[in-house]
Amino acid sequence: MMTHNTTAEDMIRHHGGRATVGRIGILAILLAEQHAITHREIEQQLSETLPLDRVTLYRTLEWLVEKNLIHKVSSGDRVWRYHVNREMHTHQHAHFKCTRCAQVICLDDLPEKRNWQLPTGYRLQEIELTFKGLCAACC
Amino acid sequence: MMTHNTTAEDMIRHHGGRATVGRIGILAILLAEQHAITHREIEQQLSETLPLDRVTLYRTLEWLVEKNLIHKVSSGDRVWRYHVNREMHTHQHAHFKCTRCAQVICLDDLPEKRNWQLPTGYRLQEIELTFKGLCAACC
DNA sequence: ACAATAATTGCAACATTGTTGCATTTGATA
DNA sequence: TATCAAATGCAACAATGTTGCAATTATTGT
Repeated sequence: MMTHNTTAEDMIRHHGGRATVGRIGILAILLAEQHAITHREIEQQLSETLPLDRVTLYRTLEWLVEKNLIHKVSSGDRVWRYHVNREMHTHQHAHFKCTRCAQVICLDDLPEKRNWQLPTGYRLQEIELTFKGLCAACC
Repeated sequence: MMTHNTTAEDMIRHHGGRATVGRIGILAILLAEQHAITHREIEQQLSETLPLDRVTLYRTLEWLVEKNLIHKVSSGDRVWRYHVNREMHTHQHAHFKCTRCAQVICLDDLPEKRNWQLPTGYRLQEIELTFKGLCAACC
């Protein structure tokens, strides 16, 4: 956790933001996490050590996304999940969501854009691909 | 619209449900629609001709999805969109969402399931694929 | 170390989307 | 046409997210 805190602080300073307790704590939680987690889950983890206003959490997550330090995943249940941008996440990738435990993990690749034919006049910007099923623990 | 109303009524009766004014009206709206539309958009169309309680609309849409007469699309903005199940929609398919006007359309295919390697122990049930970009009107 | 200042935070209030319980109304059927 | 389960409307609630504004805090220059 110590390591994550210092890593988090470094990441934040490198992007010209103030290294506040909240930002560091939130980013550290995401750094420690394997999976994409929800606002709610982050809030629960924070409440144990560093109670923070709901609104501040929303705004901080927004800021971290803007600065490209984390990314948002939309997994079909109207709830955003957040995950640190490690190297593999700088390019687009797919996600897997377990239909039993709702856990989300990041996968490696996306299909080639050029293999997909859109109606004429349409311009493709981004692909969002989510696999759903059972994870190893829930199978 | 006459045609859509009778079609809607037929579809509902074939599935052993009561052909109520609300169900017929809602399904007729969806039959007339090219794109997947939101609860809100349906509500607005209804308000002009057939004011219906918000809750009834939610429950009717749920019922139509259960009966497989329509399907739900989740397009990353926490809002469900609904679209009639025409033949091509009985199997899974992808969607396109315009990032400017938020309109959603249905595309034809999905990538082959077997081309995708999940971590061991994971079981794939469903693929959700959304393309984002600009539609012809917004380009 | 300290004051100044701009960025960040907390609070209260609101907005949107969706759900639940229960009494009332309505469509299908005998 | 009477009956009765199914469908609806209403009120209240829940979850997630947003906005305005005053108070606090991190950084910077001295």
